[in-house]
Amino acid sequence: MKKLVLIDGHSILNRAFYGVPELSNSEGLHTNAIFGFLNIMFKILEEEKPDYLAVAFDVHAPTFRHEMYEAYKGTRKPMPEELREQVPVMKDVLRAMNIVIVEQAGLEADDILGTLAKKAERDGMAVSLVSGDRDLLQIATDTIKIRIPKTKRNGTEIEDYYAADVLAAYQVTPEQFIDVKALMGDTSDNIPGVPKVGEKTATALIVEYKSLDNLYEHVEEVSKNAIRESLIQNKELADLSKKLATIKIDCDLQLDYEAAGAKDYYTPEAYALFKKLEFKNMLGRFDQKQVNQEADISVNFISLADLKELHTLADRIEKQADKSSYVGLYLMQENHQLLGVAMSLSEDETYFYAVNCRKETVGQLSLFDEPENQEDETEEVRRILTTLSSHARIATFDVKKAYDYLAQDSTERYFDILIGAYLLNPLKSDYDIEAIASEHLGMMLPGAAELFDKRKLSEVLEQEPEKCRAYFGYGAYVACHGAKVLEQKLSEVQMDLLMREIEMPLSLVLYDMEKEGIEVRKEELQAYGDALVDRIEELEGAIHRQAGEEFNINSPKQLGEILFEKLKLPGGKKTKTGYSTAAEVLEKLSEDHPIVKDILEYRGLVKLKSTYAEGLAVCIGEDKRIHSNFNQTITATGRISSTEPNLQNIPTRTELGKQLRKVFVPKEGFLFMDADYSQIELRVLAHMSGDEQLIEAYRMDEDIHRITASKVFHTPFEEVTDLQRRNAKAVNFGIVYGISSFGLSQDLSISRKEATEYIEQYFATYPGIKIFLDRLVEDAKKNGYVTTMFHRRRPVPELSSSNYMQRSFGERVAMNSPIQGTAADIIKIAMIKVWDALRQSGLRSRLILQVHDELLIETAEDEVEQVRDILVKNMKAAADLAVTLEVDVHTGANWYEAK
DNA sequence: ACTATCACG
DNA sequence: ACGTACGTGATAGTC
Repeated sequence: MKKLVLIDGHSILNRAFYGVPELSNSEGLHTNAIFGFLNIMFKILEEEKPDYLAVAFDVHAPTFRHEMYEAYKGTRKPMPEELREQVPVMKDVLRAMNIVIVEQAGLEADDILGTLAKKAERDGMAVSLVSGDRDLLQIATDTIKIRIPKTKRNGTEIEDYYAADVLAAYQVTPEQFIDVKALMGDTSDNIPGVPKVGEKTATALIVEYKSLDNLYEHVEEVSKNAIRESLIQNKELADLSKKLATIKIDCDLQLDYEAAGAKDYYTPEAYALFKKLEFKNMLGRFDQKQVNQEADISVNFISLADLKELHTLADRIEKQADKSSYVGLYLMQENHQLLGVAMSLSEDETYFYAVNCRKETVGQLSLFDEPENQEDETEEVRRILTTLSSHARIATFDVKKAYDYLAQDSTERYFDILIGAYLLNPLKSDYDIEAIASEHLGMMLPGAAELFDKRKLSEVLEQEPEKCRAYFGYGAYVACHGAKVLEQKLSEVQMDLLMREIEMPLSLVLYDMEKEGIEVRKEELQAYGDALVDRIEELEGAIHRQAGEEFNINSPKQLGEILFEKLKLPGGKKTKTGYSTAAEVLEKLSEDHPIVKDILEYRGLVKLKSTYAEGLAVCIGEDKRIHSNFNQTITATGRISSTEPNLQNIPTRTELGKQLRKVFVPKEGFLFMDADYSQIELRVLAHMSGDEQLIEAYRMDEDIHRITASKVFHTPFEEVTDLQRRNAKAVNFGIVYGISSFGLSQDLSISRKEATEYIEQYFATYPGIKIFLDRLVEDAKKNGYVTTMFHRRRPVPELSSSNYMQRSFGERVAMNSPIQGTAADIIKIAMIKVWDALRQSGLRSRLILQVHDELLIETAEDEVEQVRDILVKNMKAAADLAVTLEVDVHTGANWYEAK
């Protein structure tokens, strides 16, 4: 028996929209409904393996049934914009997958589905009708199965209804289902129904009287007075409702079975669309060879046989007169070991050289040279590349990883397409070669994940060197051609200077910081951790005793049950999964039960032990130093981030946590010098807003929070209370975060009304700030993005959301990002200046850490004064603002002392 | 893989 | 009536 699957397009899209959480691609296009639809469709296809497939949509023009109803009353609720924009894209996806879309003016999807299903049944087919709403149940028979997907937490479950299942679930047959619906009505479908008759009554009536017609023939027998009267009075309404509720099964419509026949849905066009939508985990469904229909240029990539050929090539490039174009360079590395070099010239020549690999055995025996020869060859390649890179312009992907092999005299000749792509859109989660090729060059490339299949690079190089040649060759090719495109695009949005003068130079600074690392005293760190153990065990015992049972305190689930169910502490549900046991919640309960204080202390100690004492220990290298990664292409605002380990969140707020900083020490003969900007974000705000009051406040060179308190609360400066100052400080922070009365009230534990008053007072004091923040939001709504002083951009797609929460978030982002981002720009400039100055003056002192508004320099003991000068001068001069940039500098024998 | 929590600016 | 401060990363528990 042939099988037909029919999908109710809008209904499934609608269900997916509400079932799948917020999702959008980096262009800001919402994609959650499409994503959910495809997931449901794939699941059905895999289960059913149908012979035919078609998707039905309503045509947006008003239909007959709409008009009938709209004549009766009102209109339907409009579709949210986030869903509306996905409909045409969904259809594009289906078309790209060669899936038949059935739509016809004047017909609702229900009618199309009903008609096609019944016809197919008559033609002897089994039919599966996939829809999100239950209207379609009236179509069910023994061969027509209605499938209703439910989006659950762990994927999608599908409820199936044949005629018998409808009877079992609703006590009525599919035909009677229509009559039930006519009686009870359906607001979402604009079916009025008979007043006073709900689901229960309607079902009971139809069960008893079998049909609507028969019910009205015996309407006098209906026992309940009110129901009987309503039925009699509203007979016309019942008839109209029945018409509305009846799905047509006799439309003039034919399914083109040939077009609907099962085929390969995974076309190159679909692949391109999936990439655009960023449905990364769906790409695995595509067969790579089929997808890359374009001539695969990688067949023309040339393998270099030996070092001599690499040398010759490098020489030729160096001598080339054309210094305007980039040489694409993509290095194949694994654990800081160089495995291969790919180079691409703008004349479409692409080369690959496998390092430390006996060329005559590539792909066969793959014998590697002896280690000492490897060393030699790596060094030789390094010489070739450093020489090349000191003459030619080099475009690469992730230049920070390539500096080991590049000339480091300047970054002027370099262009990193990773950084370029990040600047053009900092919201993406990752930027790989494939994504850049697709977005900026319109090229579809096989992804690394698909190509290498979780193997280590060295394994792939051994097993399938041609794949490495293709992949890294493409990397070099995309770097070479992408650099030009990205350069142009950056220049169009005035980010060329940001790229050339800030981000590229910074990449070298970060490389250097990573390489330097920071010394950590392993034994002292160990001792710090050990010192925590006794107290942790003591607390653990006390907590279990007070709870009356042993349980895992680290499990929020178990802890919540103990606190709120067993001990019956006030509070209750707060998170999706159960009770919140966050510190914020527990602090409010600390007076209700002594166990709470113990839990809070236990939590704090366990955090210090696991994340810091143990977490840092495993990162200490053989040189006794920790080499964190400083990532330049992660944050939405332009800050850098630190990972493995994160050295930007080492404790400082509590004394015990702060003690940890004592294990971070300078090397012999050096000390630490720590310099931090004083309220850089607030100063940036003063400058960007141009608010005269705030600028003037800073000119007074006094405690800014106190001045603010004095102005806001109309209190003489000397009489400002600590509470007033604390409140003013909170408002200052709130302003930078994109103020909301709710947020401020939470922070200060005050009522929303009070918070609103504070904010109003604040804006009255600093009117320029209100104007500035309003303008930021307004401009962001108009442009779709916000910018920093140095033209860094952040798109704010949330602002066009119809969801209040999303939109409010967008507004706060629009207020915060220019401030946080400008501060980030400024410290980046400072880092470059400081780094350059240290290098130029031939000092041994080194920049080793950045913590957003703070720089840490490992300073030679005899260079202290020079370094202090360099730091202060360059940090202050990093930007020319209407207020001065103040810098606090401290020195010490460890990080604790230097802070 | 996701959630809750908590460390930092 | 709704429910959140902005930006990160690591860990442990749970599914």
